[in-house]
Amino acid sequence: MIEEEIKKIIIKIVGREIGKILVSERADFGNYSSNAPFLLAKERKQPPESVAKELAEKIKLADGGKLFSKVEAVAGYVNFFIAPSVLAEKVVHIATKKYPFKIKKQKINLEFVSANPTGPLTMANGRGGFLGDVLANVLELVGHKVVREYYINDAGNQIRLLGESILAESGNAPKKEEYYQGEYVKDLVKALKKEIQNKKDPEKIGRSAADLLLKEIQASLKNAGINFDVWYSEFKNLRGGKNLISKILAILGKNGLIMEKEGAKWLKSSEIADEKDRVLVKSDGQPTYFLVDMAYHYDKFVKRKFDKAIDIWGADHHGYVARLKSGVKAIGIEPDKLKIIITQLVRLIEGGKEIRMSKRKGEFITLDELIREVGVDSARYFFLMNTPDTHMDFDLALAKERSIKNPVYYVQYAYVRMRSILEKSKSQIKQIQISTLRKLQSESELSLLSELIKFPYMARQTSEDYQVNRLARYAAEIARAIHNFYEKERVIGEQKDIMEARLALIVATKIILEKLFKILGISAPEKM
RNA sequence: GCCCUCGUAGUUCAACGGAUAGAACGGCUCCGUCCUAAGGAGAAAAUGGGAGUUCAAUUCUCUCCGAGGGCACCA
Repeated sequence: MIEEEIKKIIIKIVGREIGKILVSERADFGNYSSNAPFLLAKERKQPPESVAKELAEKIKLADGGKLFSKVEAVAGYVNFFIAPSVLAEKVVHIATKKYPFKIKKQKINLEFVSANPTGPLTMANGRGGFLGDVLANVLELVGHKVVREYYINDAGNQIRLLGESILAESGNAPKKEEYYQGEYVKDLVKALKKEIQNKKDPEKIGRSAADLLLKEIQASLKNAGINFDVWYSEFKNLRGGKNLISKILAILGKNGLIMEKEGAKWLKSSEIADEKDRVLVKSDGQPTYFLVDMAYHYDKFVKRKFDKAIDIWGADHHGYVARLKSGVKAIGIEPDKLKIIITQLVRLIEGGKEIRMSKRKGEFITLDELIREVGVDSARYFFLMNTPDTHMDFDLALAKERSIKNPVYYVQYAYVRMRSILEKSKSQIKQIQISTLRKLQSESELSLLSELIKFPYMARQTSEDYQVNRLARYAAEIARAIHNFYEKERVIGEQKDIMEARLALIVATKIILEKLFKILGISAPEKM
């Protein structure tokens, strides 16, 4: 990566690592810049401008025109303009080989969605779903081993509640306020007719219903292009015969972190973290969700030996982050190995007013509906371009109306334009030659190359800070450069060597865009 | 009451403590013999209020205002 090469040069001159290498958004600031002069200026008590000038001169000398066509000192920054020949070389490198990311490879467990099987997936589940799916793709791209996991919450009160709701709906029990409602409950009554007649055990009916709902959830996820490797059932893995729960209690007991109070077992969280003491085993002998979750994470880290676990949760669970971290710490696991990403809730707006989505009351827009209305690509991009921190407002009517204006089409159309030229030109390029790409000279060609070389940086950065929206926006930036190139330069009918150079550029662009599309999980259309 | 998010153009969203705060949609001006105009060029338009730290603050700290979400022997 070029940033690393720039860093090396600076280290050579300054004698140590200093400052940051920034990827410039603006062409007049070059491709990269460094803020090292600001930091040096402070130490030396000199104005940053003169330090920058001095540094730029030394870098220019050290480089000898190899990497940079221009090294500039402006307003205290050193700006680096990559030489066109180097741009060509890097782009070929990125487009043709499996790019070698230099990272410490890890075994990562990525758990996301994990919606309770007590109802269909809502479009809000899509937010975490798309995020997790794309994050897994990026982590894999840079070389990590990733397991995509769905935790099936199929044990506990909500399953019995679901069963009772179905019994009530079918007229076999009185209805209650807290029961699940909505069309899907009626559907479940029909589907489970026989069981309702025969057993009438709410627990068993709830479990059968959960199985049906899980199948539905799996179909919805598949439809949304969200993939999982492991479906981890709480009931089967954590509640069955030889379970981990007693093991956790034993570990905690050995560590002296359990106390008995009011007939229940408590974790002394206050001893290990700034947390309130929490119940582990209720006075009725049942484990709390907290204890089960500790067992689950023990399973991830100790039994399955993941180096890292990433959990993606909705904002309604954010109060639980500190608790689980302290729980993990209590069983001797380094809490930093557990990364919890919170996605903010999506507010549903209809006719200018907020509708409170409630799975229990049956008021929600399902993920399936969303995709049916706006399409997978549009839905994905809509969520992916925003950070998980944003409180989003979602108006289905508006989304339908605007889906045609979704930026995803801007990006895909840019791609289609490239394909279209390739097809019309009947070119048979198999390998992109660096020497061919080096013939590119015009501004729009070079700025497209400049966008393309950012690919490894974008991927690596995202694999480190999990800001997946960066990639969606990067795709749009490439698209802009493509449209610009398309408007400014013609390909077919130009002189042979110019045409070939541009075709090579198009092939490289197409390959890199396809890589991006694959990560983002959006389709690469032939035509639009 | 305590805790966690978030307040940026008319709207929906960007911006590892860095340069002139970027896009898209909407409104306004242009671009049509030519690889799909689902495009391009241009102008207008924003950091909730107030302090502080810093060479530099949308970003960090404090405070106020506003929005959302949490504070169970529920999951």
